[in-house]
This record gives sequence, structure tokens and C-alpha cells, in this order.
Amino acid sequence: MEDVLDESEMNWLESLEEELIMQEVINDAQQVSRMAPRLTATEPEPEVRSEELANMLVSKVYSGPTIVDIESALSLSCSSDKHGGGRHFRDGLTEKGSSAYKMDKYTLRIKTCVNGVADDGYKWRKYGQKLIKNSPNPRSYYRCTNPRCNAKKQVERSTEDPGMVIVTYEGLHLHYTYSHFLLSQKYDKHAATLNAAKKPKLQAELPAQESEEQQHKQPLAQGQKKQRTATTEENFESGREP
DNA sequence: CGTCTTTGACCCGCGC
DNA sequence: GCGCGGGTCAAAGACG
Repeated sequence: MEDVLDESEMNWLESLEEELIMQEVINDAQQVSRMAPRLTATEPEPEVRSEELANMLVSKVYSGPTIVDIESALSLSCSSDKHGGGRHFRDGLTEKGSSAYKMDKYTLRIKTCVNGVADDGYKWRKYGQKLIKNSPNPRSYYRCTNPRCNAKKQVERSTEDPGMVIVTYEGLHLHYTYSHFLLSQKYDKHAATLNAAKKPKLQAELPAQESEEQQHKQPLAQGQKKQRTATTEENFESGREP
């Protein structure tokens, strides 16, 4: 029966999905603008106004996990950390200088969780690891598993605080976070079907969830097949020490 | 059997 | 021009 989804319909669904993504991007940017005061509270530079932040995001058609998304996902995935529920703060904009920021690149400094996993809601595939000069910890390179997405991230443990990891995101996500897929199910059954067709595994991984809050409470980190990714980051986490 | 991680090699940009 | 360091590729192995 699924054959009903012929090529043309699939194309239509894909365009629909992208349209939804665009809307989501705008919504995210608006959210960022609303939440910016909270975010910039940790910023050493109060010059970063919420408006500017939103404009930057919108102008770049930023589709990745917004900083809000990532922060919320990470904080919640770290919620089992009894020391304040996964403290993490944005360090980014200054981490690699302004040039890095100009290039859709931003860095988060994240407090690792109990299991050492810092899940941001996306599924990443590791494609390399490098020992970095003047750094005892290797840097891991990840790429978004979505073939239509060029998002990448680099994960490196902080030399100052072994409990921290420095995650540098680069590029744009051309799709929802997986938690977003669930949301979209409510609005668009076709999109859900498409997602299921595209990511049957991931759909199967996720327990049925009703509200966005609930999703964020279980941002797909605790569980099931996520172990694989977890294993990767655990490897990173455990370092390369024999 | 398919997917993902690991890891050495290669490529490219940058500084000297 | 050369060397170094960072980023990516791709084959092999591991795992579910």
C-alpha cells in the first residue's frame, strides 16, 4: 500500500518538508530572539542583542539546531547530572574568533553527562579523528547522517576541564531534529510517513511522545539504539588512554 | 547483511 | 618553496 507514494508524491513531500523546515527556521529564530536575554546572560559581551541574533540566524537561513535547541537538548540529556542538571554554557562566539562565527560555525562548551554523551537531537556519523597539536585530547569529526544535510561538528574534550567537551558545529541542517519529526507528525501525516520511509530505524527508536516538553525530556539520548552513537562519544569520552 | 566506527593515508591551506 | 597541522577520505573490522 505504501506504493501509493510514487515518485512525484515523494518529491512533493520533500518540497513540503523543506517548506516546513523553512517555517521552523523562522520560528526558531523568533524563539532565539525571545530567549536571547537568557542566553546572553552568560555572554561576556552584552552587545549581542536579541534582535541582532535573530537577524543573523534568519539571514543565514540557519537550519541547524538552534543554539536554543542544542542547549535545551543537551541540558535535558544531561538532566541526570545532579550537579545542576548539565551545566553548559555558550562560549562559542569567542572560541575561535569572529572569523569562525562568520562561517556558520559556532562552538559550544558542554558539560558532559553521566554517560559522557552529549546528544543534541541529531544523529551524527563519525568520519575522522585527529590528534591536535598542543592538545592531549583527540578531536573527533562528525557529519550529519542525513545525506541532504551538510552539517558537521567537531568534538574535543576540554583540556582545562576534562568534564567539558568543546563542540564546534559547522554547516546547516536541512532537516528537523528527530524530535521535530515527532512534532511534525501531529501536523502532517504525510511528512510523518515520509520520515518513516526515510528513517525507519530512527522512527522505531523513538517512543511515542505527545508533547514537545516530553520530547525534550527524552531527547532520544537515553536509549535504545542510540547506544551506538553513545558508544562513539563514550570512546571519545574515555579518551584514547589505554 | 547492513550500518557504523576506527584509523592510516592523503590533500590542502597557512606560516615561515 | 617547504614543512606542519588540520580536515577528509576510504578500506577494514566490529557490531547488532
